Amino acid sequence: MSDNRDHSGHHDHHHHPGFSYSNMPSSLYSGGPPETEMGRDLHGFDPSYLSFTDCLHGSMDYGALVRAFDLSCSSSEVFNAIVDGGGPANETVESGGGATGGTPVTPNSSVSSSSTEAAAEEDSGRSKKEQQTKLGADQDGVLLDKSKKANKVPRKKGEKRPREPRFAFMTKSEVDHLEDGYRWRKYGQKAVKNSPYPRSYYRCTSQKCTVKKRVERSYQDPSIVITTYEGQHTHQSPATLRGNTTGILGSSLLTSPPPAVHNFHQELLMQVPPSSLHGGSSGGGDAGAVTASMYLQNLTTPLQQMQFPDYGLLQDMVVPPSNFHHYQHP
DNA sequence: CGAGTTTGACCCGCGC
DNA sequence: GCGCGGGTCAAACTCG
Repeated sequence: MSDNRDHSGHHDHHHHPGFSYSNMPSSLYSGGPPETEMGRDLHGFDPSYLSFTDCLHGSMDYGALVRAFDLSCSSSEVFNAIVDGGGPANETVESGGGATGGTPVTPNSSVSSSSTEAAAEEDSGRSKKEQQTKLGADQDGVLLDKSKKANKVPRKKGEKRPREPRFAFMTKSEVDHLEDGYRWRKYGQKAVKNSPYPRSYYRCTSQKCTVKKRVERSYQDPSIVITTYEGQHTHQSPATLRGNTTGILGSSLLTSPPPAVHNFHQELLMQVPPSSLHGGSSGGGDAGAVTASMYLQNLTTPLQQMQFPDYGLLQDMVVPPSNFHHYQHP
């Protein structure tokens, strides 16, 4: 973690004109300091908003989501959900990390939003990252050449790993690692440029499950945790298994689970990708929609049962800020 | 003792 | 070509 070190050491100052959370689509913060928006959004949620879990529960489709978001839109919530369509993947569809939905269920979280990450950044980092991941996954994760620590399997040049769908959302929480019903193993931590808060990397502990997630705190608003899921779970969450097999993460989490889960209410705000986003690159507006819905579905259902059409279509889907759903617990 | 965390080193893509 | 920064690995360590 030399890098991390730098975090503690020469951490760059965070004087940043705008929030430069690289992963976040500019849309998220467009217009003003995120802080403002966030702070504002955090308050005054409309009870009528849908919660993330609600979304998950319901078999939502894109339309539903949109509607839901629209509703909340009016309220001016600020958190956004960003869904990044994975790439081409052909890979098995794993349930989006989102499923873990974990986010939504954080112990102290009060509000959250989701957003797709900007694809740009991801691309760069992703290629190698994914490659490694995939390689590792393919081989049980153990095929690294010990001579060089990081140098694992030599990957072919030009071979680009399909990018996995990503789903990011912000949650207002005091704890960084939100309980989402899945078990995660932390495999790294890095200092985030321009932010005093480090970014933690987690991987699903389930074998064969290559889902990863990054957790970091917004330096603009320390109370906000940004969680980015990458990939889809190939299994159900332990929590889900425990009680409901329907696969709805929300319910299992909310009702049984992880200790912390039951006491907090979480408000998750998701945003649906407007056509504008994906529009940019991949032409099909549907792609974005599909991605989003897919994600949601994944979140709620065991992915094994899901058949996703092609991820390839969904490239980077960025959802403009829009609405937020606020979950009101009984 | 096994599972999970910490953390220094390393890889890699990108921008300059 | 070089440096930066993100991402990952894996040994060492911690904890239950």
